[in-house]
Amino acid sequence: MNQLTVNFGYLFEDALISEINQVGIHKKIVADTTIIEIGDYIKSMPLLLNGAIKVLREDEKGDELVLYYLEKGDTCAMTLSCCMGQAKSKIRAVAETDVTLIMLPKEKMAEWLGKYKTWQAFILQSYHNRMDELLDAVDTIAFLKMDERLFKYLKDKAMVNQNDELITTHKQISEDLHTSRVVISRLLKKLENEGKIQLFRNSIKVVQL
DNA sequence: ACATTAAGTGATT
DNA sequence: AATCACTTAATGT
Repeated sequence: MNQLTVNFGYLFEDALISEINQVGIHKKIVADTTIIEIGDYIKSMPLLLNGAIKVLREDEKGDELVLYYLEKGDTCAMTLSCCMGQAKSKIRAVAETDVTLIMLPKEKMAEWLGKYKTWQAFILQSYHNRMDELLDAVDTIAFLKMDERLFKYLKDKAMVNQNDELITTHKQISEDLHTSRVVISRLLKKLENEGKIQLFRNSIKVVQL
């Protein structure tokens, strides 16, 4: 039983599954690889079979900000709009963990919209989900204080990694959240005192999931 | 032993 | 919440 059927079989009809198998290219990507860079032209869309992808926004100065994570069964809404509009990517996608995915040529994704209603539903649903996540990210940035943002970030990261031991540094976190390392160190200390996490060198254990 | 990197802390804005 | 300046601790060569 292949992974496509496992992750998408309940969504797509058999004919669509077999078409995906014919034209899709399986790819394995190791953790920390940049999959899509800002400014890239997108010529195929990915279906995530396994692992997690971190989607980032970046400003002119090169400062980053994490928008959301994609998990198995997801697809990237940015590629959807790019494939349609021939536009460049406005986000960067980095493999958070080792990832397996299927790349589908963009011509097919448009063709299938008319051909398979399950595909249409999937695309629309994906858009809806991404929109929700984006609004959630906006809320988080606009309305939550740094300490709440941080804890949410840690929980999200633990979730997508399926591991409550996060291998990361205060510096990396500060870059993801677009703040300074000192602030993160202090807030992490506070979270530790509250019993929500445990701090180690180069790793953090999330206690309260 | 020395250099580098990660993390902790007080003070200031 | 950001920045500076400094310390301490862990790790690499």
